[in-house]
Amino acid sequence: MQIPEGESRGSQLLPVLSRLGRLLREIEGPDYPSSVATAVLRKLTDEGPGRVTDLARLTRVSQPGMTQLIGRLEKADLVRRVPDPDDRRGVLVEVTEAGRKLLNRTYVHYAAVLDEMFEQLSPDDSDAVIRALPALARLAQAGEERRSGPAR
Amino acid sequence: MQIPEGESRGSQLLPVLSRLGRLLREIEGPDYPSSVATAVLRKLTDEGPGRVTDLARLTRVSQPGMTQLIGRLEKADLVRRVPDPDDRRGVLVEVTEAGRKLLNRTYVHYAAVLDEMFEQLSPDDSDAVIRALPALARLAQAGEERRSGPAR
DNA sequence: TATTGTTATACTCTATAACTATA
DNA sequence: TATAGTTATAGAGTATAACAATA
Repeated sequence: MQIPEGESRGSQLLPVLSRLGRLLREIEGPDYPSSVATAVLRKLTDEGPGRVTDLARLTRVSQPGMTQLIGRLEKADLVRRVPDPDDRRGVLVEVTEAGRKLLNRTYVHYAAVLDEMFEQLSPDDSDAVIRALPALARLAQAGEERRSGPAR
Repeated sequence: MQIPEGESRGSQLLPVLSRLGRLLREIEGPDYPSSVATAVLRKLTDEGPGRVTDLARLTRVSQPGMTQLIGRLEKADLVRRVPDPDDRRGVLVEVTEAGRKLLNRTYVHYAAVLDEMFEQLSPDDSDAVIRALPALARLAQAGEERRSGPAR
């Protein structure tokens, strides 16, 4: 081990978080949308049609990047572009029925994989993870606010 | 919310894990190596020179994919290829001093970002996260073994 | 024959710069 | 002028198929 030995909380969290992240990326097979695409489908499903610019900001990809992603999703019939009646420069992106179904399938698949992993864990470990979820969620929120507050 | 409301442990973990994963990907700026590259640099730093095939298996990328990654890392002077004296088909990849330094800088940067996030958390939440780390590590391990056992 | 690694090729995802149309 | 979105182009990252050299 050549790394500065971890005493700070961040140093302790880092290796575990890295492993979990790598895991998540592995579950993401070619049959399921990328994490950014999933975030877009989720937002459109939960909150209705949205602007390209807003989706780009939400997922922190560039505006052209979002145009391109929407193009791929539209080609796959997962979303649809409709003109924005209030601003003729813009478009509204809305999720299709196929998009909603894929989002659902993705969610079920991921949850099933995670459930399988929990089955390998002792009851104590399972409980410890579940009990920490609210704190972990707030940690994630702190991270999301880290840049969106100061920057932009 | 159109998603099947989560009662299983996997369903509860999924949204939190997704947010943490997205966060990790955001911290990974263009100034730092990708997660696969980081895993390679870490392995070479911790355990000495390694074969392309072993690095590919470790990180679960294809053998050509690893050849290409090593090519990019070598061009950036982060690793170096040396002939394997024991098997003339193979090469040994070893990390350079610049590679070690970058790995260290990456580690420090990530840990610092996570520390910043912890500072936004209440002491109770911080403790809850830290206490859950061993269980989370075992969960990650269960995931890593999920495919490596049965498959391959 | 099997294994190690590479080359050839293609596809996804993402970025920056330059552009068009509307406000 | 500023904003919304697109097009053009380039690069990282990854895969499969075909190949060369060695075991």
